[in-house]
Amino acid sequence: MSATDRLRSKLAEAAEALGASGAEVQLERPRNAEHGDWATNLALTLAGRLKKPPRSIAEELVGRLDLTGAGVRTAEVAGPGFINFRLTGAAVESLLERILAAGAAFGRSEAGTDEPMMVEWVSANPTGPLHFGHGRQAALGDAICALLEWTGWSVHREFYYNDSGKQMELLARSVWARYQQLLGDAAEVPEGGYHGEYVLDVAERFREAEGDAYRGDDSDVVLDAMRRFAVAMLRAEQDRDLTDFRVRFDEHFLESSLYSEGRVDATIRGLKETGLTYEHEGALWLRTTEFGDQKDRVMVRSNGLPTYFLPDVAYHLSKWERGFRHAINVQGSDHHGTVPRVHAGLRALGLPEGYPEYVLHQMVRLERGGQEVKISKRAGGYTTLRELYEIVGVDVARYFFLMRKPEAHLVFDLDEALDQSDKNPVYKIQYAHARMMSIFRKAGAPAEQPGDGAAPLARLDTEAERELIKQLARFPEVVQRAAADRAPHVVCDYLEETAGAANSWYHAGNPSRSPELAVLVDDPELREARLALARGVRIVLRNGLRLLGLSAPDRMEREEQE
RNA sequence: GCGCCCGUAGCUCAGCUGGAUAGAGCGCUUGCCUCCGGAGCAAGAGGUCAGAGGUUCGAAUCCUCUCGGGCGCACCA
Repeated sequence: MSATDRLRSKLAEAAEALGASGAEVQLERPRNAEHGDWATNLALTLAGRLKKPPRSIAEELVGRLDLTGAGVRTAEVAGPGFINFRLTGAAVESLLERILAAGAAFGRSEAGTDEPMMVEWVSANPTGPLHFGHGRQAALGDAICALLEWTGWSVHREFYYNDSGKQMELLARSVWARYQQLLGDAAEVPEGGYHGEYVLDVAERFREAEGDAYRGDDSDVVLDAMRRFAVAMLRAEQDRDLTDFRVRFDEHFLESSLYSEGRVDATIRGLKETGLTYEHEGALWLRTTEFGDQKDRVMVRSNGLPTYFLPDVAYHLSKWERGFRHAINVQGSDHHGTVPRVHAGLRALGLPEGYPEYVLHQMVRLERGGQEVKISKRAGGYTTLRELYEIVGVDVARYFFLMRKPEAHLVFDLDEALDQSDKNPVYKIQYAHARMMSIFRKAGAPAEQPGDGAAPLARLDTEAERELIKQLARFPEVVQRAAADRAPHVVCDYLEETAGAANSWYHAGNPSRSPELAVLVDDPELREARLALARGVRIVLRNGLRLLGLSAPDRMEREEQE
């Protein structure tokens, strides 16, 4: 039982003594440090029930509280009836001890049950290189997976892609046109086709592999060969781009397999059996309005071909059938219209409401000097993900994509991203980590020392040090909240705050200012205690950076800018 | 027209299940340090939380409406 749980149950006991049994006790961390370390609004919530002014209830509660063993030094009534608690010195020290003992595992929680969780994201079609907007999704999905793993889920990472259909047809015809052009023949990239430079690359490589034999031949066999060649090549490129962006998948799921394995037909049969389908003007419809959709949807067109709705349902059903009782889809909000349809199709088949869960994110706008950027070499109409991270670096790109909540629009500011000072939040955090490492180097002390908890932590008695310890101790709950909300930006905000607190703690001990506040003071005991705190800082920053998929460098090497 | 998301400081954005004086970074102002017009440290100014009602002890947060922005509304994927 943690100290806060003890405090909570003691408050519940006190409330019961006042005649309010079964009261729910909320403990929160006040934003304002003057309000102590923990606070409860219990008296305010009981005011209606007990028909007494909140402040007098608060006084009575405090009078009846037995604080022994709760790690609390003072309990005082404040404001309209809050009760504020302050931790004892020993309680603060034990927070740091716990961080040092947990080390690289600090922030992970045992709460999870190791249940399987399917996360699907990126899912770009293999019709060209990933563009920078995919970066947001790539980073977001990956960070959500990491958060889930840190909180005890067993995560399966999946990438779904469409390898058949009209877009593939257009891709094949685009390659075909470029191939004919290479051979000196006039040919046009079809309307709605792909114009990027990469299509020419595909055509050239195809020609290298297959020679000139297909000149003027646009038979299905040739187009099919070009399609397969292009898909293989472009998929390989996407894989490279993602791998270099530190994003990996356990499985790539092909839409075509849904047909070849009969899953689409099985889904049609299953839906028909529900009695929720009907024929209208030669097409087969599903009553998705039964489940809250705005209108019914066509499953099979009058020409006998399924709409995309059907494989979508079949695909998500396959997740359930593969044993995933929990599934998250990360998608751009431009596709949010499909959500009620898929949900409706799956509910018709008996799956629970809200399966799968969706994380929808808004679009990204790339800016430089306040203007939208449209640099593009390889893809024609857009900046590729690789172009972006080759300019700003993978760490910066990932962090910038993660630092805003998914449902908000994201302005990716290249000027800020290219700044290598502390103004750039990524460098600010990494610098703070590197500073701690440089202290260890200077002290000739190891960065990790298992017996650290035995350091005389009571010597850490300045207000700044106490606050820093409490800030570090929050990390696990930050991870849990970020995981529960599927919101990696919460971790970004926390790391930036923590780095700021660590930086000012460090700078306060600058020799030109207050040398007695430096980590490496002469007093050996104090020095030992401060080194332990520096290790705690380092643990939290490193764990947080790794969680987000960023490096935690031992030293920063600032690139000289001309 | 209907649906979803968003509207918080000059800019980019936080604000957990409604809680105490609405926060951060950038930019700006003022000091300090310094080998410079670069970088660092400290402090400060800056808000009708888009607007109007409502719910309640208490609303940026919940409900309704209005205004503004984005996206989606096919027998296209």
